[in-house]
Amino acid sequence: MIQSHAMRLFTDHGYDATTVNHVAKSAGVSTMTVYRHFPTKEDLVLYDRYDPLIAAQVAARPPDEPLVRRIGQTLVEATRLALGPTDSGPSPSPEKDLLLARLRLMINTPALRAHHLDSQFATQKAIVDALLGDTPDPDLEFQTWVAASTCLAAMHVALMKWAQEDGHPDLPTLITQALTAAFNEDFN
Amino acid sequence: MIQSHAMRLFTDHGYDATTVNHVAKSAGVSTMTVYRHFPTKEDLVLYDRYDPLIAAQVAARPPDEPLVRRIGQTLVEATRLALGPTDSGPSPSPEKDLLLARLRLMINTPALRAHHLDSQFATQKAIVDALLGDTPDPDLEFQTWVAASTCLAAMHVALMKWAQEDGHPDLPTLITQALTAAFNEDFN
DNA sequence: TCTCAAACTGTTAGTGACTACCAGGACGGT
DNA sequence: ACCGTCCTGGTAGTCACTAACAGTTTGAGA
Repeated sequence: MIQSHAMRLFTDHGYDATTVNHVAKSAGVSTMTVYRHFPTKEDLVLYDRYDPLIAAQVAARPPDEPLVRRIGQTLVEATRLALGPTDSGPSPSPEKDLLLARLRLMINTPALRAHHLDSQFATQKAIVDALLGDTPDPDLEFQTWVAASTCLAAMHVALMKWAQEDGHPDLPTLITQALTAAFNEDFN
Repeated sequence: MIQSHAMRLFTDHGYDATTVNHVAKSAGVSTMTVYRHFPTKEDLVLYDRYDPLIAAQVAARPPDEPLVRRIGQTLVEATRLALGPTDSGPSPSPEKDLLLARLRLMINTPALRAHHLDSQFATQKAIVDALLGDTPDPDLEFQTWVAASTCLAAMHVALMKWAQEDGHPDLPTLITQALTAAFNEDFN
């Protein structure tokens, strides 16, 4: 509830112009209560319950695939799962609208952009840990880091284009296109 | 001079534990003067005069190469240029030590990590702008974004490994390895 | 050598994010 | 009725950062 009030104020009056006090008053709670649930102001925008699931999904894919395909396909399927199966007509998916609003705020707010990129970095680490287990092969670890890092970078470009085009070209498709462009490989 | 005082205090006592006031006192100037030269505390660590040059260097490479090679090779050569030609013996290169110190701070300080990733994002935009000029081909623009984004992501992994290994394996070589691992292509 | 404008520096007072620290109120079980 | 636990609110404070004003230094041209 607090988060939805915050998102409304942020999109209406801008992120910087909205203080945490405003959010608290608007939600009818005290400032401290806001901070108890969202440790930083940025978390009011960026908290996403799907992020931690990605690492587990990566580990669940067949281990004989090349790293890039294994990670990339997971990203495509995870967004397909999170956003609903397909972009059929004028479906007013609230998940999609929330994600679009968050991306729009991210794009023009440096602090949010930076924090999001850092949480993407945390996702990288989670993916690497999930894939590596406890094998102490530094060479494989390096390759895994590179694969995770580049795949997420490609997805980020797809996210930005998706937000720019107001969510039209169907996000999983866009991510697939970005991965294909990056690695000259089919991500059907 | 202010920056060197700041780096010393940050590495000695930690980034968060050092206030901008401490830096100012240590450098013998007022707090405001620090802010005049470095708009944010993070800039005391992250300001790098080489970053803006990359975009120009990318545009200067032969335009018939594939995008990834064009950008990737530029990154390798730019770091070779910035850090001195090669890692020959115990050369006490101050550039190298400064970069290492900055990376170490970045890795364990969330705020710095986030800000650096965002400035990397700015570098991406600069590269895309430099390569695209004013051709309004949205498809090519997308591909350019993907190429720039993935190349910089690979470089970032190389930077982290380089800092982790205390700067031993020669940075340009590491970046080349990361690019090769990412794209299955030779970056000799 | 003098002049004047621009650039640099310092002081003060403020905003806003964020953090202790402490104090009540709402429950669920014994 | 009793008690521990969780959620909430208030207060005071730190720190990054900004705005507005005032004094100083510098350097280029007359």
